[in-house]
Amino acid sequence: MDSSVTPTIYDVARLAGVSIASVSRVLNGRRNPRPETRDRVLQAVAELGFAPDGAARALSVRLKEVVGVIVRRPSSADTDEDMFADEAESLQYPDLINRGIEVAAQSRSFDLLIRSVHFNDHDPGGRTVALARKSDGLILHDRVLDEEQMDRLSRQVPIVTLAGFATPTTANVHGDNAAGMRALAAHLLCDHGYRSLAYLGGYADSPDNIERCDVLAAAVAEVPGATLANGPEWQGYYFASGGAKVIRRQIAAGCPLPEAIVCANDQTALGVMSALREHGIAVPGQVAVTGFDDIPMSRHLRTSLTTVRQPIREMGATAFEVLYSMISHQQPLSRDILLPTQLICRESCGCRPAGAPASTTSTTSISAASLASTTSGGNAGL
Amino acid sequence: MDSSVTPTIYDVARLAGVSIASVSRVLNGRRNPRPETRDRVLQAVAELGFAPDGAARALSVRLKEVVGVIVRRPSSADTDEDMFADEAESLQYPDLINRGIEVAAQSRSFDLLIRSVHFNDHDPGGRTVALARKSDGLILHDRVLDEEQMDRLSRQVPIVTLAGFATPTTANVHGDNAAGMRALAAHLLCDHGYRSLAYLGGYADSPDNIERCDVLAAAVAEVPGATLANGPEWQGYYFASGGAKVIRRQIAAGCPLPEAIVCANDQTALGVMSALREHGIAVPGQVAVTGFDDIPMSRHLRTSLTTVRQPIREMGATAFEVLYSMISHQQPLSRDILLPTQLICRESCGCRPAGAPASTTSTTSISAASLASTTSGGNAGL
DNA sequence: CTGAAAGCGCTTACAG
DNA sequence: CTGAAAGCGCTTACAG
Repeated sequence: MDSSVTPTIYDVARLAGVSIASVSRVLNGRRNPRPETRDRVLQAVAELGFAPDGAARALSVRLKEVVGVIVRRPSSADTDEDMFADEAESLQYPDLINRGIEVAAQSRSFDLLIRSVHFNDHDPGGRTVALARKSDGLILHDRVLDEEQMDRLSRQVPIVTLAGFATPTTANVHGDNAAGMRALAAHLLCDHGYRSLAYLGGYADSPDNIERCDVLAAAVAEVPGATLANGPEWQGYYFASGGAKVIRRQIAAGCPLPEAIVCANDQTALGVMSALREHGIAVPGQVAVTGFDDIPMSRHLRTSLTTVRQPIREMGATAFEVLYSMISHQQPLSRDILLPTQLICRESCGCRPAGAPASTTSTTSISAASLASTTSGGNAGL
Repeated sequence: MDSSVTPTIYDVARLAGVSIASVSRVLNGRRNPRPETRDRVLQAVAELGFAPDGAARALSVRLKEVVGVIVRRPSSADTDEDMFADEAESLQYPDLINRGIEVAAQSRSFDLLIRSVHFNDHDPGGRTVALARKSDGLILHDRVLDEEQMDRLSRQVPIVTLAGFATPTTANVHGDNAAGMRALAAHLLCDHGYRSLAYLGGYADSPDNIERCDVLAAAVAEVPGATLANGPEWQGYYFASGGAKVIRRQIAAGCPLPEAIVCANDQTALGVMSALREHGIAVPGQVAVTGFDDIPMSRHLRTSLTTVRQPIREMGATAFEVLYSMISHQQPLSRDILLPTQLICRESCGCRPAGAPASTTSTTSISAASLASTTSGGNAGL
């Protein structure tokens, strides 16, 4: 009885008076052990409180039952200059995705091994590889590796990304940015009649960000007289602090604000509304603001946020399922999976507080429909 | 050149023309390999894209560089009946703690292996043990295991809890609930002069919940004429949906609401305020509401939330550091670590929207000071 | 400085 | 049905 030391399978075997092979078999339900053998093993296991070591098991069966997840986030250096220092650390969208991954993973008895990298770190190769070698497969939020790194790494371990596009060796899951943004653009341009817009971006190299911006720009270009500001001075990084910073600079520089600010995601919109409020600018009275994602808190903001809902947890769960099929050497159903998005109209775009997604210019709703291919969602605000 | 298969250390050794021991040494910086050996190994490593397998390494060095983290959360069964279905999945407080753990873990090249268990699951033993055997140590949010399970498990792997108290074999890190709640109680009872209060609880078995409730009850008992409702009808589970449910039931039952509702945490307060608003009850006009934690979104709510701030990320980071010292077989500095909390006055308690923490009954501020031992924080609202 | 060998704790053909 | 043995991919005394 060597106490206080973690028992191994040898200890169990000795106590039960059988071989380690038998212990392993009853524990894993292989073959059909004799009832007596079974009982003695189980008894010994209970007595010793034995549980097999994960590393040893993983080495033996070549499966760790671990999925590596890499999240991109700003470091405090990017955010600690203002009140959003903490806010920036609350990754509502990524955390919800991870929850989706976890739910799916649990049903296969996988756990999530999580690591974050700074969004500006363009050499996360080493750390990512290390994470990969502790896992059976990798899910990457956004574009954390460049194409060559992806290619190298994907040769060693299955990879699913949550952004952009599949590569010959990796799969991808993403929300329908195009449809969602088209619906949003139509709502702002046609239903509300806004003509001067701005796009407040996320990470510059993020595929989601690029696509949302491009689709918005295209929609604006179709409307005579409509303009879109989206230069480097409108560059954020998906967090409230980034959005707030842009607005403060615009105001400090004396630049006129557009009628509507389309933000790359909800968290950016939060910062934008906050900065506008600081300066006594009414939302949506003077400037309309919209987000993307529909994270849960968006409906609880002082001015509830109009946004494009993504099926966040489903995206995570789907990513895991695709990864799992790759780990199991099955061909995934598809290597590029698109999930639907939905426009959610609340207050911040100028729709009525309590009401339905009222168009301020309802006569243009036909052209709105012609621009948008996604169904306009109902009002989910408080 | 067997392509598309993950190279092992043998492949590297063969390619470099050295033994696997040499490869291991140059990769781990052991001894002083000859420059030529070193170069050839490094070259082979680069050529093959070799990285050592985590399980094999862990088995050999008896260290996985993984910290297991177990989070308690409601399942959708508890929440999907209302609008907070998603909200409940956004674990702002636990996620922020995990971020703190991660920051500290990265500096030791540990990663976080995360799993959540349903808060009502009183036999998470099996799954927890499995997680433990994939890790070098465990950090448990709240009380997820009973005392016997803790005792058994802590014999196999170091455990740090984030709630309650240290046991003879485990360490604990927690915020100063008592001081925080005393300050809050004094503020409500003395500064604002509220006399009928209610405590809307978290998980019934959560040590934090119990302590907050007890301290509040004691403070109320010291004020003549003050009453506290906190029976089973005021039982939530730390999430918005739980808080909202309680309020709706109270109203449906025709029960009069108290002057102030002290919630077990911020997320509960969010649900409470939302439910009150549904019924046209003004916060803080008709009912004051307070939270606990100061999660980032609390300042962005329609009615910004008065709460007790906990050093959330520091708690996570501290938990890791303590765990790490246990993993390294050093005696931890202390097995029970208390971190300070701070009262943050915003709007929801009845303080003025923009202003300082104005006392509505400023003449009682002396008795407030006598009741509270924590410094009252400034206004951090928008 | 370097290599051959043992060992980390499991699982699983392979015999019996 | 069960046991002895090989093997998973590393690291690290131990010799040389």
